[in-house]
This record gives sequence, structure tokens and C-alpha cells, in this order.
Amino acid sequence: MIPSHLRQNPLFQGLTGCDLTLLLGYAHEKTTKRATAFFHAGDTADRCFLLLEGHVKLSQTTPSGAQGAARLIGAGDIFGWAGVMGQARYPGTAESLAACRALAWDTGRMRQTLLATPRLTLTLLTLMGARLREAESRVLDLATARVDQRLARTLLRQSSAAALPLTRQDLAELCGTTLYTVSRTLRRWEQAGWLRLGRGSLRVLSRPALAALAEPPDAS
Amino acid sequence: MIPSHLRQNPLFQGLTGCDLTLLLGYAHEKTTKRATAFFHAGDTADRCFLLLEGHVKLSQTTPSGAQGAARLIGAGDIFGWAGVMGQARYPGTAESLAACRALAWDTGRMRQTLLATPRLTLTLLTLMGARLREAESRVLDLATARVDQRLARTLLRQSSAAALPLTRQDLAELCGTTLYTVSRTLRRWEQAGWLRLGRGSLRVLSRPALAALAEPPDAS
DNA sequence: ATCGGTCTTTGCGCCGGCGCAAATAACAGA
DNA sequence: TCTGTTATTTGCGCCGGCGCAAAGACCGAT
Repeated sequence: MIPSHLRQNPLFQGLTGCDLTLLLGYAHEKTTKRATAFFHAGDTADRCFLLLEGHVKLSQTTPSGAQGAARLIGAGDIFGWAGVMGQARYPGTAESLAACRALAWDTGRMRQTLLATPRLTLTLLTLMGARLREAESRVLDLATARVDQRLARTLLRQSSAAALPLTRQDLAELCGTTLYTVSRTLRRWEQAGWLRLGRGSLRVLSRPALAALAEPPDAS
Repeated sequence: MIPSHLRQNPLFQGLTGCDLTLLLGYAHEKTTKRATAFFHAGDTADRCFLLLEGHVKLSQTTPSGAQGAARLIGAGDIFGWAGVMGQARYPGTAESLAACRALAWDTGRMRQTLLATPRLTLTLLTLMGARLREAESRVLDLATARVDQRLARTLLRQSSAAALPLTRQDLAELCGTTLYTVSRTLRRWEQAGWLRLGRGSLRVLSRPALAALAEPPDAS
């Protein structure tokens, strides 16, 4: 039986029950504990995933390996589709930040399925479009906004009710800065009472305060 | 008759002659002079384009309008497909840097065509994947590399044999900095004999010299 | 030739943010 | 409970890069 919350995933919109059953038949389920890699940068891109539960960090590092940039994948999001989109190898590393449950498909089989299921391909194109726009807006942000603005925005975007399972280093990679600056900034905000810090986690207490910072000083 | 160089465009790979004829039947040709907009950010995204000749600058600006980020579109590339990927409006502005010739399709009709031509959709997915990876590598660059490294890389990537029709401001937007810094840096490089500057254009004289700068100081 | 507009250069001062280094603090496993 | 490991904080100094302002340089049009 197919759980209804799965059927409602954006990836499956517009598919017939038959298509969906077939698609799920090809999938196998994968579960991981915290801090486990789904794949590493450079691995053969032979799988693609749909995250059902947990959080995944997708990160890239420079050739010299010094620093990195990252983005977060939440429940319901897809990741690791580089192979489907014609890449031989994964460009980044995917690592679980918490215990995860995911569906995995074989890349080659998925490509065949896409040729037979145009509706799915178009949906996928839409999802990738959204991700492309997000990446381009990050470029704009990095080029124009200050670190504290980017950090505030990142916290607002990711903060569910629950505490975020992110280290200072993770946050630094998410918003394009260093762990030192993140630590200093967060500490200042904690002392202002806007959030509560923990080791490898934090909780936002006052979204309005962060929202005020996220915008450039009021251009009235 | 369909020109062969058109048939060889990546977008059309794997299509039957029949599909291709149909597709081109839907297209209309658009030509522009220099410094003309194909569309503006916020316009209804009702067209999508394939550039046949010329150069187009795709740019986004912050809500406050101060600065911007840009990317270049060359002959053979597609642009303005946000509507096809489910967006109501264009997220950025497309402006010709030189006289251009482009094919244009209606967004709605293209979406229908995609449902009927899975092969084309998959190709499009591949092209978008490449663009997504490029955007993500730009994020990494902005977060880790210095301005002169990014600038050198940008010049190397874009420099054909011909001179580039880019102002200092354009270059600043392409590599995420300000026109002042671009001017200073380029001037230094011109005095080193690595390039030749003009008003609104420049030509690379020594690619090796730039390549050396593009990489972080030799991590042996 | 002249004039207005756009693009470019460069001096100057300032500051956001980096990153080493060292001291804690928190956790995990034996 | 003890111990090694990993994460965090913070002082300090430095520097890359921003951005105003003003002075050219170049272009096209009348």
C-alpha cells in the first residue's frame, strides 16, 4: 500500500496510480544514522534519492579542500539526481545530519522511466528550475549582502519549531562565511535573547528580531 | 530548410526530423540591436528563447535595486525558460550586449510540446542540470575565492578570440564585486601586459598569466 | 567642432570579516 | 568516572575590498 503523504509529494503530482506503483516498485528504501554519507563527491552517480525523513547536508568543497558551501535537504526533497541529468559523477557530498529514511532509485532505470513518463520529467524540470532559481538568488546574496544578513536569513529559512542540528561550521558553509564569524554573531544574538545556543544545535526565539536584520537597514 | 548548425544544437539532440520540423514551426525569429531587453524581471514569463547569434546578459538585482549579479548567454544557449519550468514571471532581466538573433517559443505551447516529446524534456533537464551545477560552483567561488581569482576565471571562461563587449560594471556583476575593484584590478593587469583594455571592451593577451592567478597560490 | 552623457580611473579612508592561537566546554565511549 | 575527541568561544592584529568624490577619457549626435 502506498502512504498518502507519499502520493502527495510534489515529485509525483499528476502521475497515474499505475505509473506511481511502477515507480515505487523500482525504488528501494535506505535508512541511515546520523553523520552517514549517502555518497561522496566524485562517486559514480548511479543513484537518485527522495528523502522521507530527517535532514541531509549537501556540500561541495574547493579542489584544495579548504572551505566549502552547503545546502540543506529536508523531508520530501529530492537529492543526488546529477546522474539522471547526465553527469557521470556526483559534484558534491550528501551526509545525514540526523537519522534518515529515503527512497533510492537506479539512475539508468530512472532515465528510462522518464522517457516513458513525460509528466514526471516535466515535474522534475520544475523542481530543478526552483532549485536553480534558489542557487541564483544565493549568488546574488553572497555578492551583495553582509554576513549577518545572510546568517539571519538562513536561520529564518531553516528554523522549524524544533532545534536545528547544525554546527557552527555547517552554518558557515550554508551562508558563505567562517565558523569564527558565525560563532561571534550567534553569541551576540544569544546575549540579546534572540536565540538559544547549544552544542551542534540552536533554536530561534525571536523571528521578528532576525527578520529585521535580514533586510538591509530600512530603505524607506 | 533547416540549417545544419541548428540541427546540431544540444537542445535538439536525439529528436526525429519530424519533431524538429514541428518544433521549429512553432518558433518565431526575433532580432535585436545592442542594449535591448528581451524581457525584464517581473514580466509575465510567456516566452522562451534559443540564442542563435550575439551575446545576452542575464541579470538580477536586489529588491532595493542597488547591486546585481549576472551571467552571460552565448550563441547556442537557451534562456528565459522560467515559465516553462513553472514560474509565472521572469526572475531576471535579459539584455542584448550586441546585435542578436534568437528563436522564441510560446511558453504554454512549449510545455505541451514537452509532454509530447519526452526526449526533448530529458535534454532540457540535462541542460538545466548543467546550469544548476554552474550556479552552485559560483556559490562556492563567491564563498571561498578572492576577487582577483574570480575575475581571472571569468575572463578565461568568457574570452573568445574576439574582444568582450563588457563594461567594468558588467564584469563586476559577473564576478560579484564592484566596478571600482574591477577597474583597479584590470588596470594592474593591463600594465603587466596581460590584456588590452578599451571602453566597454577588453581582449585577453596572456591566458597563462591569468590561469596562474585563477588558481589559489600553488598548493603543491 | 562642440557639447552632453556615459564609462573609466584613482586617491583616500575606513571597516567588515578572516584566521591563528589558546582556553574552555560538552559529549561519547570504555 | 575518567579520558580523549570534537565543538565552541574570544582576544588580537591585519588586510582585502568597498565606495565616495572628483577628474579625466571617450563616444555619438546635432
